Amino acid sequence: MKELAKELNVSVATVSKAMRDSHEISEQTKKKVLEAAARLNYTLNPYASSLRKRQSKTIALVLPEVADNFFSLAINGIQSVAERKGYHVLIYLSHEKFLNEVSILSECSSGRVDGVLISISSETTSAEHILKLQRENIPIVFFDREFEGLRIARVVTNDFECGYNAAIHLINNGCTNPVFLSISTSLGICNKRAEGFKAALLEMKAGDIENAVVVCKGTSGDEYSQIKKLLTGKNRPDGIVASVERLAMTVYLMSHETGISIPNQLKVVVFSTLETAPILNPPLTTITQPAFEIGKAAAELLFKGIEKKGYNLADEYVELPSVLTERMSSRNS
Amino acid sequence: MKELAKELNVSVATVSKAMRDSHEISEQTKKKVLEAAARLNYTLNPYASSLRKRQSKTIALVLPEVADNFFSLAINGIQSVAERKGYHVLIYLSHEKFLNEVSILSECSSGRVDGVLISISSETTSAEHILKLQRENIPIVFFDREFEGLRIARVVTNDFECGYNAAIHLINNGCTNPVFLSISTSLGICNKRAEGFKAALLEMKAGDIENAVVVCKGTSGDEYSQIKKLLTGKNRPDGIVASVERLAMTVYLMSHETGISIPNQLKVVVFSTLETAPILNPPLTTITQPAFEIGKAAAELLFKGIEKKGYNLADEYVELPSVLTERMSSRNS
DNA sequence: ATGAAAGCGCTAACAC
DNA sequence: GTGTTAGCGCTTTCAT
Repeated sequence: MKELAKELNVSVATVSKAMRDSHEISEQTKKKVLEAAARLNYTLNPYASSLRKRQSKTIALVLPEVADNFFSLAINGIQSVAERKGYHVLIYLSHEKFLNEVSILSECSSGRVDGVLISISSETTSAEHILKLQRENIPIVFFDREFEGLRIARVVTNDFECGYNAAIHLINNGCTNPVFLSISTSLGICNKRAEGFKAALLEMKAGDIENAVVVCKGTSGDEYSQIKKLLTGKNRPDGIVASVERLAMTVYLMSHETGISIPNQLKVVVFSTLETAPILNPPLTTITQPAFEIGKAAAELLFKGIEKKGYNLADEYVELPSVLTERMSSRNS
Repeated sequence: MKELAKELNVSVATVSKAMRDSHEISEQTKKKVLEAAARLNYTLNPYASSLRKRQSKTIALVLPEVADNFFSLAINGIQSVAERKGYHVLIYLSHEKFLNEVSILSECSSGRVDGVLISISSETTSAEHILKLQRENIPIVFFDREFEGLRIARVVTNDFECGYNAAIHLINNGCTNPVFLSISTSLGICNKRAEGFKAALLEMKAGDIENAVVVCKGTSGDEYSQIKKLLTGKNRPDGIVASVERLAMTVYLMSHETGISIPNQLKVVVFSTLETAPILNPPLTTITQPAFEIGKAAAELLFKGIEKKGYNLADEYVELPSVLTERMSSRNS
């Protein structure tokens, strides 16, 4: 910058202002500076600016995993608004581990990012690491997977209702023993879906409420054996609502392997944005979350919190509806 | 930091060194400093460090899109090594647009990142933006989609061979008019796959080499109509090798819609890491790239370039093999 | 083993 | 409309 200033016989302050299109600089000088900068291949050093301005123009995106269509689509939504706002996105993966999440969030302090978008891991049962960040006045928005009971902004879908609808749908299609497949007992999103599911059973006087929710924990290998046990054991369910994409994939693989026929012996519904749902064998009934929109809304909320100082994000709550798309996997034969 | 120094009656220099576990500081003082830092919730300001040390501990990851299983898995591989090395990952999406790619790479200069991992967009036909970055001595590694003819490190798969094998596979399964579905005429990866494909046709004296490669450009809507035209027109192919996941999805959707029977009327092979391939209707034959490993290898190469100064990345070349997994979609009935 | 001081590249307050 | 200057929070010689 010094060089540039010398080259043009102006001060560094002038260059600085011109580079950022300040209105205190004449159009003429601006043009001169910008041209010279382009010629010399000069751009502002972002970290020097960050240090001085005390803002990083960067947000953190914390995901449990990325090999799930929902999160891929959400990244698109988030990225699109970040880009428009001139912000950069740091991506972090917790791999569903609480300890990873803790260390990721600790990296977010000290001004590394101006805000955090997070979908919590299935293991997370304590929120101290999140609250710590909030105490540093870093805006935080939960999307999809929130930590319940906190005064933190969140963008979610109508989980209870969808769980309810899924159960009703299965019952109406002849299931007498439907089961909800969860991945966590602490994840609000799973619990709400499960609650809705159970509420429907109760209302319809159907199924076995005591055993209606099955939690698959651990690695995907564990998941497989747990599901296999469930589907081949006695009192095996004739309907499944899978809380996440991965579980439905496992159910399908197993049905192909064991010869359990979908939908004849087992009907399946899944919470997922899977694009291949209509071309699966059989086509899979999904409850599709508006993933892109959830990401977008969460990012927009976050930027409101970042840009409008004094704006209190804490109680913001956005709920975007998911839709159940009926396909062969849950149809009454 | 000043506060911390005052609190402990040491100098800021001592604190700085202690925080980074320098050997010129006694164990005793280190412990004292670290404890006080933990107590006061103090962490180093990353941007001040970056400014001073002239390194950001951050890399950029530039992807054409994220809604493709290959890239999702690659992110995992990249993230895993970045994390281990204590680096942060900025994620950028070009959405297959050349101009986006140009502006993304321009953001990467001025020390924002210490290195760049990129898979180029299907539109990219000029490499000036990439070379500009290289001239700034920023280490760059291509993964999967390289720009051909540049002296830049790259990690790819055996594309020619796989294109060749795919064609042989279709011919052996009875196809007389197989076609390769490409997304770009400039993408090296597509061209190599197409070249391999054509080489096989030539060798086997099969098909119509002149019309063996069909390029689907533009938005996904355009793609749909182009493919529909191809598959319902005259001289329609009896075999398809799709160069990317998305195209195979489109072919499947269309076959379900138009009643074209796979594999009876049309056999399909796709370059993809799709997890749902075995449970599609019919199960889809894939050429599966080692996506995680490609990401990992690319990141490891990049860090070699970043950490070993004077190390010349330019001519590094890693090729990891893909495997063809035969499933129903290409089987001879 | 510890400290003093210069300065990384930039911005903001203030002077002109 | 432009210039001067102090300093953001840290690291790094170089003294001691």
